[in-house]
Amino acid sequence: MVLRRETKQKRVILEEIEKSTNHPTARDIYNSVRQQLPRISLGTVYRNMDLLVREGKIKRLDSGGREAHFDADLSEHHHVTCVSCGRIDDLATSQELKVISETFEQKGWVIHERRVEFLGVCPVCRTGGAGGR
Amino acid sequence: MVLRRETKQKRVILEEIEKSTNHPTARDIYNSVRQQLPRISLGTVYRNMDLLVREGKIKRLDSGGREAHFDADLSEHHHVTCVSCGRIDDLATSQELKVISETFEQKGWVIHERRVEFLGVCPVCRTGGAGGR
DNA sequence: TTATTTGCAAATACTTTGCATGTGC
DNA sequence: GCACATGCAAAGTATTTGCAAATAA
Repeated sequence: MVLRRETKQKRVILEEIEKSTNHPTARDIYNSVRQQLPRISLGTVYRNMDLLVREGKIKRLDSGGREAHFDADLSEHHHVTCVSCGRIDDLATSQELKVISETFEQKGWVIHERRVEFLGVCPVCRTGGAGGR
Repeated sequence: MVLRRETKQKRVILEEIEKSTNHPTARDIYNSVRQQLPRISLGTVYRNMDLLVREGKIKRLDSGGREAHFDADLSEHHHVTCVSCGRIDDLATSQELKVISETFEQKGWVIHERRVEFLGVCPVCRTGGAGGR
């Protein structure tokens, strides 16, 4: 896998993610792409989602249920996840955390938990440890 | 399911989570508990992990890979996740985010992404929407 | 006693992969 | 033409569940 080809499937998949506003799962994308490409397979969607993540064109969101969600908004921003239905809303990053959660509480959310998570590579992996995801 | 019984399995499982310092997965717990209870099944571990979460005795961590991790430290704190090996380290919450990530970078981590996530219930679910996880 | 919990195995949900065929360059 | 991508189906992981047997209260 060296040269990357521009396939119709990949292009339509990226268009659909960029068009969506609700952090779709792979299956969501599969369902919307199927309207244009009825013979596309779920495997192809997963393969292309993975390629797009590795090319830095979309982000994978791990929190919020068992299914991975994807986001074409690459700007630094965060998320509010509903522990009941899995809904993921966007969250700006510039204000103080407490102020932000109060804003959501005024909108009718009940915030159970605020999470700050950093993703990166630990010293062990960086200096030649085990391989990754 | 109304009355809760105190079983040996459940007690040993909770002890193992409390004893651990590394945010174990269900399988990790299964493996350590098996040293004391060789005939325990993975299903029993999953069932008890779920009970303990619902009783508020442990927390489930969704980020950091496909497997759920668990944490018996109920104090408000956050996590640093290695995208390569899935390792999850603890993170205090009192300082500014940037200061905190600089601290980790001094320890040899390369931080790719800081995430702020709020978990709660959205207005739709709160006023009688769909059921949840 | 008896309703809950267990162990086991089968089922489910999400994701990945092997392989023959198709296709961009 | 040929290496990479696709569609399909099967396999792989993580988790949940049905059920008969075991067990805490």
